Amino acid sequence: MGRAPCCDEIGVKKGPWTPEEDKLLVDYIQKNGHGSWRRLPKLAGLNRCGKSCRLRWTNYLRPDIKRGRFTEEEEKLIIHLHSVLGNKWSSIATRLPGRTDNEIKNYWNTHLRKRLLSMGIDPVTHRPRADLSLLAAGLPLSLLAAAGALTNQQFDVTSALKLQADAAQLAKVQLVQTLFQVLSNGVPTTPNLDLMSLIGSSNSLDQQYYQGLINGSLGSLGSALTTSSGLGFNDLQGGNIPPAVCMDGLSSTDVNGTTSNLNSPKVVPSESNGTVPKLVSSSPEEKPCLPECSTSHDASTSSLESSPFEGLEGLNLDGINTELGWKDLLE
DNA sequence: AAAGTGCGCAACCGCCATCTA
DNA sequence: CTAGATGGCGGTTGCGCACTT
Repeated sequence: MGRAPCCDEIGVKKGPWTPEEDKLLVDYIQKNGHGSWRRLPKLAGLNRCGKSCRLRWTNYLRPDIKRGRFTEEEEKLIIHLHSVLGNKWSSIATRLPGRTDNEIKNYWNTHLRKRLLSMGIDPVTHRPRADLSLLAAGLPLSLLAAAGALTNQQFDVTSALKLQADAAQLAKVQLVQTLFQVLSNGVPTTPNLDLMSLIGSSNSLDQQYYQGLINGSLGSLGSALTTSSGLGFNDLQGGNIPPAVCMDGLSSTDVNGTTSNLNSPKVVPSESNGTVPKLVSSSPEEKPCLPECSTSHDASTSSLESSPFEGLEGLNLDGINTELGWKDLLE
């Protein structure tokens, strides 16, 4: 035979705790310790399940719980630990004295995760998400698959569609801009400045950590493109490259040096002589695009109605002889 | 002023490993 | 040894509040 049932589920109160219930629970535990959570509710005079009591105590009533906003150091630590441990909230919580796993989990889901997404960083892998960026840009899945092959990333439609739900995060699109920057300028020694300005603006994050990730990502992306196309980047600079893509909400500097902040994705027309102006990243001093600005208009309208890749059909891509057939993909 | 929308967070749910009668 | 309870954990839900339209 096993144990007796934990508690009578019938008639046990659920929902928010009242101050009176809190006092009963705190008084009891301070006098007797929690002992068996199973017997605690009856002994403390509470009409609650032991599990509910334990949760209330560990997540809210425990005297050593730290209240208030997470500090910058705590944010850094959470992000770093999450990159190592994943969603092991209890393990992360043991390294943040006074914080509960529930609190850290909530803070991650409501703040940190969104912040990483807004920076174009996958909060699961902690690496820049090229595939997500392409999805956000409204690319066809075939091209997405090609991009996945180029970057040696596994691609599957199910996860891609799931990711597409996150496409409202504007800054992910920035990696597309980086892609074209790579095509036009070669592997940048300095990553996408828009992205860097976002990172720079996020004083609560370990900037060097993400700069390193981005550098590594862009380097491998550039290598993949070079290897796959059989061309050096200098070849790509001959003019047969896509026009500058100005993403929603990103500031862009045109050939005349005029900086504009665009509200919708646009393709800057190529110059009539066939040469294409190089992409110019916005000034790092430019105000970063906060998550709020990216969600003010969702990706379905910002990227799908007017894909930044519109107009690419007319480009001369013959010089790029890739196994993947970029021209076909774009068509 | 009222309705709609989004966000933050406390609490619940369900699963799993461990414990125990 | 085994069935079933317990404790712990991660994922999810739903309420209340603030802000926007």
